[in-house]
Amino acid sequence: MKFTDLQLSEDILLAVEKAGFETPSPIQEQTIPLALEGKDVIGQAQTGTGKTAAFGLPTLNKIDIDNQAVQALIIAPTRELAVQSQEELFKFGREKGVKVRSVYGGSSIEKQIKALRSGAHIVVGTPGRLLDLIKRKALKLDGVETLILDEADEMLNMGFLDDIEAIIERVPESRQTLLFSATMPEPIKRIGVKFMKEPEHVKIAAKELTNVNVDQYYIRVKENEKFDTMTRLMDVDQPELSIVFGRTKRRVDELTRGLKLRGFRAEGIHGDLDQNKRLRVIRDFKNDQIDVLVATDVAARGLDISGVTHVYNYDIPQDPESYVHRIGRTGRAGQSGQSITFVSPNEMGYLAIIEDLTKKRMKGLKPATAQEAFEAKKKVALKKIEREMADETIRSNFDKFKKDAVKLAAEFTPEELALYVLSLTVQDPDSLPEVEIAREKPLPFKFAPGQAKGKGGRGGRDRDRGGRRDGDRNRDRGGRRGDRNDRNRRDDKFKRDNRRQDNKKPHQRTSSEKKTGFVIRNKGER
DNA sequence: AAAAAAT
Repeated sequence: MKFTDLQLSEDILLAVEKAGFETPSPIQEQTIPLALEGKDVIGQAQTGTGKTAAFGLPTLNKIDIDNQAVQALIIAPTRELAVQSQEELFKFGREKGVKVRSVYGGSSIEKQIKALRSGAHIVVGTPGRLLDLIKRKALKLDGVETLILDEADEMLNMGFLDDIEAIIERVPESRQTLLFSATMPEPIKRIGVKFMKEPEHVKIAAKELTNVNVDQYYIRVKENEKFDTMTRLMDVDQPELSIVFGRTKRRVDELTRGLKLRGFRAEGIHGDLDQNKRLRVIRDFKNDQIDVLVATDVAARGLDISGVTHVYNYDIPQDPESYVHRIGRTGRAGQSGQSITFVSPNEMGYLAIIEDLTKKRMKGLKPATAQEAFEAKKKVALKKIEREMADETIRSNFDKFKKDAVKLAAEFTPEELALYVLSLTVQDPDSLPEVEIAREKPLPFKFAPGQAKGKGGRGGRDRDRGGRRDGDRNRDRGGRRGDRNDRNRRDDKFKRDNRRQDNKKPHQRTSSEKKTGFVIRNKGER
């Protein structure tokens, strides 16, 4: 079966071909003919299997270019998803000349009204803004022939249902209605059917709800050890791109800050951020300016970002459908991916509920040790060093790391490790290896198990000691990770550091510095 | 219970 076997018009097929698509996925193969016939369809298929094209292609096919009315309306649960679907439909409809507009809150309504006035065959939007535009008479839906609920179960959930009903009232009864999602709980489906006429339910591979390309793991870990456990695992995994999901907006802020302090190129996204920031973060993540996206469930559904190799559920989702969608951000379009869900002992019940829905067992994983995280970073550090200066003797310096030092080093970035080991080779052994670490602020309280247990404080007292907290495994640092975009910066750092060491008087080591071999200074301190 | 969604 090829796309050309489906009864799509030439201009649509040309766009499909240009996008590099040849063979339709099962959901596309089964729902496109039904939708083209004008049938109402409930389409359920795993994440990342091309549902947008499944409803988008037949919808584009139906559009009459010479008719200036809005002929199709797509409703989405988040603003980013509305933007993404608009982009995808535009791509498939450009040959034909279909005008696709997205409308959503948090950005200028005037601009959106202007765009609608300039012509809109298809509108993709979020509920609140759609209703606002309808009220202002800037959006007329009496010409709509196709109504689509993307992430339909979410749109029909309480919290959205009233708005959805109000919007649907404005759409002619004669319309075609399409509902698509990876999950479709039976009670929600029954609500959806009320808005449809003799719907066909297409459900792909009923046995597996989750995408088979995602390897699913869980780690049982106490709340106060979660953060270290996750960062160590990330060091070992070395994800290309990853998404870390947190339970609340506040939590996402804290996690983002913590990850940045550990040197990850991370940014957070949640509903309290202004829309420009939200869109910028997604764009930067897609453009490899960010390696770790930290998110609430605002990013759980629909977002299609290639290169996401790992999804970390820092907080286990309490809603099992949310789990299915979250881990569906990886393993898309035939790529493989991994998901790791952190479960504290009192949350094991949620794990069972999730497995009950997915009919799939997650594999238990042991937390990575500091030694394993260290070894992983050592490899990266060595690669960097060998690239900077081909000095093999540096390798042996890593063997001098004692147990305490390994524990600390496990929290270093590879750049910092490389810098440190390099400094060992240019100094005589008794003088101080100088590593400047741009430490700015302490880690958020919650990620400080030392303090949680009542051992030692952070902040004020530590600063009074001159900011050296080498014995504290919760040191925090700035610095960056990843060698995609910061090569130049790193080179500068090496130069700067070596230069600084030349005219530097030796520092008197404290006992903990002697024990670990590390000296860490606050930013700007000498 | 949280998050999302209009201002």
